[in-house]
Amino acid sequence: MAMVAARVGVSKQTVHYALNSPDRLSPTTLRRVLKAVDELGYRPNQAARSLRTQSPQAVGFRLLPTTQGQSGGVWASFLYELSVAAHRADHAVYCHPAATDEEEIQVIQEIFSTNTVDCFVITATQDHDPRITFLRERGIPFVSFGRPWGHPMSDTWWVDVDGAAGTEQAVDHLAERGHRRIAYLGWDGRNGFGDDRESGWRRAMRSHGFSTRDLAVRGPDEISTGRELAGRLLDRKTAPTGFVCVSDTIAIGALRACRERGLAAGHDVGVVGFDDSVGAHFVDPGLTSLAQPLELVARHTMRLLLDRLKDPDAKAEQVLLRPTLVVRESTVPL
Amino acid sequence: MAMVAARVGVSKQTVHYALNSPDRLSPTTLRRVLKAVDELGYRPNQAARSLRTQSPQAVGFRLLPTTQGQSGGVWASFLYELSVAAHRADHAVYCHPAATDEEEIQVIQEIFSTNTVDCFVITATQDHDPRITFLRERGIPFVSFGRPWGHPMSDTWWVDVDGAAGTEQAVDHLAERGHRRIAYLGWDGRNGFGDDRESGWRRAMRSHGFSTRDLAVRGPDEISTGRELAGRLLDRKTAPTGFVCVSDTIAIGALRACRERGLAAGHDVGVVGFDDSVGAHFVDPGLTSLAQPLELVARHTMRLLLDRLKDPDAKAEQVLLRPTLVVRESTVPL
DNA sequence: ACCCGATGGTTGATCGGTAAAACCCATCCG
DNA sequence: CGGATGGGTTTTACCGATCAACCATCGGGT
Repeated sequence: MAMVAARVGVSKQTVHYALNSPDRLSPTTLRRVLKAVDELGYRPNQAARSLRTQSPQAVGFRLLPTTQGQSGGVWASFLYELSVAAHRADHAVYCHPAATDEEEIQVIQEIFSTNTVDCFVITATQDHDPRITFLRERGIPFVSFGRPWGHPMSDTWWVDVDGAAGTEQAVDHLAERGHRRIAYLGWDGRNGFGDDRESGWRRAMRSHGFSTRDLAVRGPDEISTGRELAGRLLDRKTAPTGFVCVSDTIAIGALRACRERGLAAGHDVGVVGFDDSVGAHFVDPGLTSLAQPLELVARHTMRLLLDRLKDPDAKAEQVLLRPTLVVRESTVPL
Repeated sequence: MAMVAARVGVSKQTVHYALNSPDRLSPTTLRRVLKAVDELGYRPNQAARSLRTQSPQAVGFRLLPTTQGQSGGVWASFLYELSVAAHRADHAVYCHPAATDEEEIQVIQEIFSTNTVDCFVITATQDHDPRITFLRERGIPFVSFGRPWGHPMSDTWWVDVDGAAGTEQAVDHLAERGHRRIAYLGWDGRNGFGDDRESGWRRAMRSHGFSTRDLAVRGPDEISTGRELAGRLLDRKTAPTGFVCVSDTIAIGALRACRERGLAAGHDVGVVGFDDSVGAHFVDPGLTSLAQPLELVARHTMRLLLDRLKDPDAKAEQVLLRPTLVVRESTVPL
């Protein structure tokens, strides 16, 4: 910076103005400075800037071990979109690993107190998420991808995808294809996301005048769960012909159960998953699934973060987006 | 830092010593300083440190758009392992998006010149990779995950997985299961990785005394490729019974071709993929595949980076690791 | 008595930007 | 003609850690 200034014969500050508030300089000086900047290939030092402004211009993002969250590489796609949005806003994405929520809290504390990042994006939230409690207590800026179930909603910054609207779409789609007995394969345990998605199914079923009686079953998020639950339902006297599933993983299990019984997915039965993960592409027949608008989610997440950083005591904002149904052979054969 | 110093009644520098070179202080002073650090919850400011040391202690990592590289989320797992290794070495992982190699070069230049990171990890390398040319020219420190095919190998820092050794294992495994006509489904185009993997297959076939004649076929990395190539081979008079595939994607296609012909994978035919991606778990029957030792790769990558940063003109190091065969139902039925 | 090195700690400069205020000089106005 | 105005630029003072040099004390060897 000093070199550029010396070369043009102006002060350091003038160089700074040229790059950050060009309108404060006369057109001629501006041009001369920019020319020198270009010739010398000058680029401002990020560390110095962070130090002075007390803001590293970076958002923290937690990476999950692959053993978990292989549930679809959704977070991997989200991370990409987030980094695009961050880049656009001149922010860096700092990735830190954490196997458990406790560890994540640990690391968050560490990198926040050292001024390595100035805010966080929280994903894979659970009911009464301890991370959110922690961040709220400390007043650390964050935006959560996923509603903070169990916390005051209107008081927290979040972006989420409307799971209920998604499962409604799924039911509508199956109903249109002639299905009337549509089951719901969900997660067990207390879980805001699961409840949300189930409620959408229930509402849509009611509005079509279909019975939901004995058609909602639950289990852990495993392929085997989907296979067993769907299998049990299919072995009933009046078996369902449609399956709305809380995740692709469970849906893939359901597809397997169908095949084992000689039922052609798309023809005899319809199966819909959730997340449109890689598995949904790979499986045969291709799985109809609800895709989360990750690019939009990322853009809003970044926008909310910037808003929040600009005005620390602004009113919390929330964004709820609709998933879109990606139709494949599991509901509509080729 | 000044506050801690004031509280203990020592100078700033003493606090620094307490945290960074504890042996330079007397045990009593050390204890008193550390106590104050703890009580005040002091944490050093990373930006200030980066500024002074001229090293941000961060490694840059490029994120691929999800549309590409869905080839298995291998990079996502690698990123996790890399962040673990980096964290252990007190380094941050800075993620930047780039859709093309040209864009990546652009971004690398940007964040390196602004001192945002001090080195890079390059993945998904190709033959004559332009990024490597660029980085070598500029003398920017980097380690490549994947051999820099087309560049002087011994002159570049890289960590890689021995593809040839992998496909050899695959052939051995299939041979053990009684297969003698084992085909190779590869990638088309000039590609170091592909050639490497194919050479392993060829070598193993020869050592078993099996013919390779007309058994190696190639195409783009798509499920449809595997399906068509395997289909064509299966429809021959003397069809192969084993398939060693350059990727899980192609292997999944091959599995599909088998099923369409009523052949039971694991019994009638054996199929082996490469990468042990999520697809290999999800597919039915489960796909036997070659898993890359990503944790090891990440650890070595980080080690090489640190070596290189410590001594910029040290001799380049290389690490070649063996993949391990993960056996599933596509070669050994339950 | 003198010098020497080791031990334990201090001082001041510095990294490269940015914020805030001061400054200069023309123009405008009563 | 003096003072207010304001655009354009400079000055000064940081941000918070680290580096290099320096100082004080003390024990030991000659």
